[in-house]
Amino acid sequence: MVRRTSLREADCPVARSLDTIGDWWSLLIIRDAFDGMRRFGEFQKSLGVAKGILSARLNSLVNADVLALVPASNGSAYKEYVLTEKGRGLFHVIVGLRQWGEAHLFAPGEPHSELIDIAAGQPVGPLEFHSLDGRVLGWEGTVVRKVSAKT
Amino acid sequence: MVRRTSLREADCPVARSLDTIGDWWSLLIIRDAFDGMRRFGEFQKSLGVAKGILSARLNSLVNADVLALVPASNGSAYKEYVLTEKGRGLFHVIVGLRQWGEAHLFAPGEPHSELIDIAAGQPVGPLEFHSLDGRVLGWEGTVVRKVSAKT
DNA sequence: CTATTTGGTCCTATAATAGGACCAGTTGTC
DNA sequence: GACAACTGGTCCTATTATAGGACCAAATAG
Repeated sequence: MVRRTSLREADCPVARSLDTIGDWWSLLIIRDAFDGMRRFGEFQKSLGVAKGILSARLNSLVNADVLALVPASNGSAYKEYVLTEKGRGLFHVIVGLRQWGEAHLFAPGEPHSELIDIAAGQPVGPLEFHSLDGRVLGWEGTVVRKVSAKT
Repeated sequence: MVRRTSLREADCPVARSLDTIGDWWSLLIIRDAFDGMRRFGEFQKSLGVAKGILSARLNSLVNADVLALVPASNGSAYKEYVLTEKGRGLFHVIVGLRQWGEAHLFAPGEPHSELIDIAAGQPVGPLEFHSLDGRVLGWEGTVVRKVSAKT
């Protein structure tokens, strides 16, 4: 009853997404996974999170098919956590958070990590959102249509 | 000492963003704000969250300059919470979560709320991410360059 | 003026997180 | 192979956050 609210059955895709990866640590783990981290110890060192919590989060993400537990790539007996295709689908979310943070949470000139376009060897451009016919859309150009109520 | 981890000073913009809006309720409040909700009671009814929590979250978001507390638009003595420009900058994050949820968290044919392109009167297209010279970028085409360590 | 709505505060119980002790299996060193 | 160190956890305790609801003052409705 005092169970933490579950949004697993919500009509809104945003709510369901947050139910899966909306806690305090999951998106940071996924960010690190995009940066190439794979081992339990790597995540633990990078995040400084308690091991018990990390263990719970990793299991939860594996359970949600965001991460997969695979044999270590170097042939050792240990396992590694890698992004699944579903997990890699969160790229735009991570990039969105990154660009918002860059734009609003750093003082001018304050150093921060940067996302680099490998082919061009330079920083990336802004995330964009388009209509089906190609116009760039902003928040003003859109509206959410609720799922038809049970009438 | 057992204070919840703060990421306010992190080098990574993703971490700083999550420090501001990465808790269990903030992004849902922001989603509702994009949907046009403005009053305390509207948020409370929509989310079903305890009023004390909602109060704390709203104050925190106002403090972070994501929401602003303004006089009610209908002339009453009540106040309303509206997105600031900084808050509206989270549009891409919300859209990213929405599209990921739509793609991976609903059964085929299962109904869900939809984001509509007003001008075209139809659902929107996918969020895209481009290089500075216009190519569409995916996670494989990018790498994070860490801020130069204190060498 | 009275009743209801609105927008909160405050309290208690439960759940989640932080920090660290502890431990088994794996790997590195000689 | 013996031993030490490393890795990847589990488990315990203390603190913080959340859920749910009682309560209350100001605003509005009738």
